Amino acid sequence: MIREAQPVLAPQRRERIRAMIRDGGVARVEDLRKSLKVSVATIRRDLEILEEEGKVRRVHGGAVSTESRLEEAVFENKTHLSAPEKQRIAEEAYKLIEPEEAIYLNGGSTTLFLARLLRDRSDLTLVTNSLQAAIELADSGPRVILTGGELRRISQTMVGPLTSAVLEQVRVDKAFMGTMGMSLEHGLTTTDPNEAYSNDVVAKQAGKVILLADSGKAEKVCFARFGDWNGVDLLISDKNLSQDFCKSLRKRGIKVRLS
Amino acid sequence: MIREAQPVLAPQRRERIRAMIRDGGVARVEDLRKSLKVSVATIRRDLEILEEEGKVRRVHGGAVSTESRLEEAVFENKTHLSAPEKQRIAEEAYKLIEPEEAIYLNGGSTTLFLARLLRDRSDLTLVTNSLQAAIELADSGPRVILTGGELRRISQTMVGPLTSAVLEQVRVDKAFMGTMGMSLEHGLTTTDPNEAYSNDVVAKQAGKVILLADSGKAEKVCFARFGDWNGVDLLISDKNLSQDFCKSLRKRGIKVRLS
DNA sequence: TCAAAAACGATCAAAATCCATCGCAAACGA
DNA sequence: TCGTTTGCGATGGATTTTGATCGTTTTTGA
Repeated sequence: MIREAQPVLAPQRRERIRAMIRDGGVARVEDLRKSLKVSVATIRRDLEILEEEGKVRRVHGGAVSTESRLEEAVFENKTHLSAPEKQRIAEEAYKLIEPEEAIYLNGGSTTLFLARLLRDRSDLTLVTNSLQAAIELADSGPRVILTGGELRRISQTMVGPLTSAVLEQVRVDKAFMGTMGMSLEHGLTTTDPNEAYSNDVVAKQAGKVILLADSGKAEKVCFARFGDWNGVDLLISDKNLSQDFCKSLRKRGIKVRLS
Repeated sequence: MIREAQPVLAPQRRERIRAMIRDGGVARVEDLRKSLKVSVATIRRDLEILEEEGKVRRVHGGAVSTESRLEEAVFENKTHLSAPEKQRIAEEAYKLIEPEEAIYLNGGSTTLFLARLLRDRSDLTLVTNSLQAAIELADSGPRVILTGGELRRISQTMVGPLTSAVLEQVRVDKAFMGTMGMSLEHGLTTTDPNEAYSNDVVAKQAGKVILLADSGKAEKVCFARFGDWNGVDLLISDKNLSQDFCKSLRKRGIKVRLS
């Protein structure tokens, strides 16, 4: 057997596999073998492990991302995880929207619920980087303005530097922002730096920033930080949010509303 | 480099079938077979599975969508008007795309056919103002960059001044442009000035401008003019295009290809 | 209504893919 | 140094998927 000068460590290799599947939505065993230069047996073993970890789902001939539409069951589950809470949060947020306003929604399932509530509000202007939200309102509803930018498949949002080109030219009254994690110590975080960047730009432009996050997000920390608690005017969450968390926020001057 | 026709993973193929049926409303087995390049037996088996999952409803000769949307009644009629011609035009256009290129697609049914052909081309970068094209490629395929801008419901495209903010920051090798009307005298026209504006910006930035228009568009004139015959490098149309029209264009130095 | 054409479903064989098992080599600790 | 562990590749049989064939059913058009 010929060894590479720099043998790739197994976890490294698995991470690459995961990334390839996430980016492409799917990957074939044969393609992975060629691009990683290991035997198919190794690829299969890796896929087996990744599947156990829930990172991918194997299918005959390769594997598909658990977060793409190809794997609808899982994706829907994620959307409907604590769906009632998210629905109530969205309804609470909806009450804050006044006639003729311009609002912003970022990606995420909570904001998607809010988008669905806007179908009859043709008086509003909606700015969003969420492809899903745009699709929901493709037929009727507010005037929709998309931010543009690179499509991030995993979240179905438009992210990156290009988004700011559009965002800098509009101003919204209220920005409703979902987040992956919110922590008293580490602030607001999401998984992707590009996503974080886009959120950042919006938070600066918006009249008011309203955070929508179910209690499951509390004290979660992800990779990329965005915004700042100081920039947040109001958090809407559910009743399961811990008292301590609420208090600390209120002490910092952030209003908290539990639905 | 010649790209070998790589076998597509089964879930991927089923998702494509589902998408085609969803936004076509219906699809014939024969069409699916041609477009996916598998046997009819496989198509039937896939339809059987999709029917069990409730995603489509089978009928003699093909399948129909279960999730019918209001808007599609209008939009899809147009998509399937002279669909075979558009399909062939798209296939012809596809041949022009070289590895690693950055291309642009605007809205319209012909360009949507082209978008569908790109699902295995993860080497490309696609810039588009078409929401439909983005949806088609939301799971896998090229890197997708959306232009942003105001959503024009009737065409499901992003249009207006905001688009230029993104477009000015990218440059594409080839722009494939659909149009509503093309006339020797009045040039290229579409129904909406905002749409025309976006097309204009792209045509200026693109390395080559390739016009995709079936013969039904010839000598049609709409409200808003965009671009210019001088900016067009190549027109791809179908065999029903009149000889006179071809000749006149060629005399002007525009290549014409009939599929 | 009837016959031709098209589409369908069942079946089977070929091909692709998967899985279990084995042996080898390197890394590690005693 | 030696035995153990871990990761990898290879082999062969099992499994899955696919495409082709053929008789049956449905649609079409006179």
